[in-house]
Parts: sequence; structure tokens; C-alpha cells
Amino acid sequence: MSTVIQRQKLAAVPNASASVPANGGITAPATDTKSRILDAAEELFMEHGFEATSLRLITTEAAVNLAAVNYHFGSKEELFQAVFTRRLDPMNQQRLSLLDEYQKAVEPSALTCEKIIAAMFIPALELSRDTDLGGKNFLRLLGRAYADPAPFIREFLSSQYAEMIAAFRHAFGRSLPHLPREEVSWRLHFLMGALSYTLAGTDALKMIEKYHAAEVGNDELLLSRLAPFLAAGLRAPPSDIT
Amino acid sequence: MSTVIQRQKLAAVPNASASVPANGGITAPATDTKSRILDAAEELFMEHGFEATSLRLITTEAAVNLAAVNYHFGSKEELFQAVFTRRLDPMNQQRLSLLDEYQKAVEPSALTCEKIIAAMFIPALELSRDTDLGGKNFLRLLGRAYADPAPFIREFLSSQYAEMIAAFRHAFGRSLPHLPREEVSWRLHFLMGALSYTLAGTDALKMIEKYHAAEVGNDELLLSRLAPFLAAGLRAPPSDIT
DNA sequence: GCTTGTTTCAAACAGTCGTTTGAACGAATT
DNA sequence: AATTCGTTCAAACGACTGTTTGAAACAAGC
Repeated sequence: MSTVIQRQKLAAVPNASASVPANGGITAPATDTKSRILDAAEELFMEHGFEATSLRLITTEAAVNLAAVNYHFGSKEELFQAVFTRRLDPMNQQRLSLLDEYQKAVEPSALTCEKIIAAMFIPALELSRDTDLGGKNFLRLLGRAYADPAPFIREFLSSQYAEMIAAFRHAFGRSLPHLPREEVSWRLHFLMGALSYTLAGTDALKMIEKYHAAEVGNDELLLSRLAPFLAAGLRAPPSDIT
Repeated sequence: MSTVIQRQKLAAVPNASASVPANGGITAPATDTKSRILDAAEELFMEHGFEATSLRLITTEAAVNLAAVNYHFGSKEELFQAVFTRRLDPMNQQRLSLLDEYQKAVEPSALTCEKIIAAMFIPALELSRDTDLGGKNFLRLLGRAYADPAPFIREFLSSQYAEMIAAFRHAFGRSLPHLPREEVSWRLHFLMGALSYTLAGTDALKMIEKYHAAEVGNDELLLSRLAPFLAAGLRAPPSDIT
């Protein structure tokens, strides 16, 4: 009862052509079905998690037919991965090239920890600003996916991250030559933890709002808090248990 | 919602008395229905998450009837909370009393960061060792719950943690008098992130196995890696953006 | 014996889930 | 005009969800 089925409108929208949305608002309309699904899925997966988000919720929010997800993506799992590859792949690529750029500028000496951390964070921060609304959603979604138990999520993420992690472990190793390789691995692990937790939690956002409203760009503020903390931790003397 | 629970008595339970299990094995059988459900739920919630774990899976694993969950706990959500309160409440209480004990020993001076960190970690580590198998499961479950989007989980956890967090923020504030209160809050936040990520992820366990098999007690090893990293981060000079 | 109250059980309830189907549409090609 | 192809649609599929029910099983009290 009551839950009358969604009556979708006909397609055939000739698109907004090149017209700037012109709505002083925030969100871009997203013309084609595939993008609308991705946008809605990104937002809803972040809000409720993978299992708790039904395809009917996504397709209703995106104003498309229920079957469109399986038609365009194959399955719910593949949709989830598509949400990630759309943003994660470019972001990690940007991290790698930024790290490379920084390294070339100081060759042959090693980078400072702060510089390496910046190469990890800046692409994430840009992502959160570039896209009108989706970027911030995505970072929170990403942080949550780190802790998701589903095997297909963990495998997918670890494969997406392998190359980037390896490059940054190498960079930190060069920057901290006195530190055993093993210790570098651990500290990179802790660093990722602090980062993903900060990006995922709503706590961080609440803190920002509480203290600084919109005074500084919230992203730079976050980096300015996190970078000294992490850099100092990375440079700590190695533990004596070997 | 808010379905008022049926009758549910807790009196006259004969209990396991003082009998030590005495089985040289690993797992305790868990005699009564309620405990068997809690044990199975703890393990399965950790493995698959809240939404993806069905009551039928739990009751099958616990070898009890499906209706037993609703009879003993009221609902799936209340079962989830019961899984947490069983271990989380004593652990946080232990953290508080340990912090208090450390503080009394050095009064009137302030505690070192390492000591405060130890007061946070040792109860968690003991939990992971005391109980035969459940403890380790629970810590991983806890780490994952931090990142769970479900509102009832977030609210429940934040209420369970409020008192402990406040006490430790105060202790860190005393230990780092040169640091603005705001900065202390941020760094405590990062600290919790590194901790929960480390406890939740399987990555940390894999690292331990990779490097040290069972040479040292894995828990002490973990603390010896994490404490210097976090202490150094906490003691870093404050960021210049005010 | 019977009664009382707690706990277990199989079965059903009322939905929601992801996925599939086959018909219908729109636009370009022949 | 007819045909093709990619896309959208309503409807249904079978399986699974948390929860409820009313009857049994069980122990203890009188």
C-alpha cells in the first residue's frame, strides 16, 4: 500500500546543451542516466553504507528506472566499484605525479615528510573542492569503505591503492633513512588511519564548524592541523624493540 | 518503532557459578542461550557488518531458535548494542581508573603523553588477551563500528565514549600546557583515528604476522610501535594558523 | 496431582531485496 | 517505409529480511 511505484518521466531530454546551469545553487543537474545514477549512489552509499542502500532508493533519487542500474552497470557491486573508480583513479594518479614533481624539484636530496604528506593530501583536498558537492561526499564514502568488512570492497580498494602506497612508502623511506623499513611501513599505516578516520567521520566536520565556521578554507585548516602531527610522528625515534 | 519490549526477566539465573571452564582448549562453550547469541553475534557482526548479518545466520551459528533473539534482546538493534555494552563498558571504566591511578602516582605534576596513551591502550590490549577469542573479535568490531554510517550506532557509541574522551582530553591538556585546547582536541581526534584504524583493519594483523610471527606478544609490539608515533605527534609544535 | 511462569520451537507474517524479462520507445541507417 | 540498435519501462521473479504468534517443553511451588 501507499508505496506507489515511482512514475518516471520520459527521457528525451535534449540536454542543457552548453548553457551554464545558471541556477545560483550548488548542484549540477547531471544529464545522462549513467551519471545521475553515479551521483545518487555516491551520496546514498555514503549516507547509509553499501548493504543498507537499496537500488530502489538510488533509482528513485536519480529519477531513473529501477532496471537501469543492472542495464548500465551489471550489478549493485559493479555500481559500487564504478562510483569509486570515477574519482579514486584520477586522485591517486594525481598524487603520484605530484609526488614526482616535488621530488624532481629537490633532486638529488630527499623530500621532507611535510612535502610527502602534502602530495598525499592536496589531491584529496582538491577533489573535495572541484566538484560541486560530490567530492566531499566521496571522501567520506572512501573513508568509510576502508573499514567495510565486505571482501569485495577490501580487495577492490587494496588493488586500487597498491601502486600509490608503494610509491609513498618509498618516498618516506628516503626521507627517513635512519628508520628501519619495517617501522616506515607501520607509520605509513598509522598515517592512513588518521587520514581516513578524519575524512570519514562527521566528527571532524563538526569540529571545523564549531571552531572556525567558514573563516579559512576548511580544507587548508584541516591540513594545517594534520600535517604537523603526522610529520612529528613519522620523525620520532624508532622503537627499541627490534 | 520503539516497540516496547515484552517481559524479560533477569532474575534467578543459576549462572555458571564459580566453575572454571577447565577445558584446556580455546573456546568456552557458553552454556546459556543469551551468551551463545552474544558470542555468535560478536563474531558475525565483525565479519560481515551489521546490515549484512542476518538473524538467521546468528541463530544458526549459536544453535538456538530464530525467535530467541527477539525474546531475549527485543530487536536486532538492541542485540547489537548488547554486544557492545558487554565489553565496552568495562573497558572504558578500566581506562578511566588506570588513568586515575597513573595520575595519583605523579601528583601534583602532569602525566607524560606516553603514560596517557598507555592508559588508553592497555585495557584494550588486555581485553584482546583475556577472553579466549571474543576479545580480539570485539576490538575489530569496535574499530569498524566507528566508521559505520548507521545513526543508531553513531549515537550509541558517542554516548558510550563521551565520559572517557572528556577525561583523556583533560589529561592531554595538562600534559601539553603550551598547546591550545583546540589543538588538543584535534590531535586526540587523530589519535583515535590511528587507533581505531589499526584495531579494525586486517592490515595490521597481516603486518604483525609478516614481520614477527608470534615472537613477542603481538599486543605489546603494536603498542611499542604506536606509542612513540602518537606521542611525537602530540608534542609537535602547534600549527601557526590560529 | 495441578498450577504458574519462563523459555524454546516451528510456522507464518508482511515486506524488501537484487535481478530478469519482454514489450515499448527514439533516433539513426538502410 | 522499414529496420536496426541502444535505451527505458512496468511488472514480475524467487529468495531473503526482522518480527510475531501460539502452541509445546520445562522447571519449580503448592
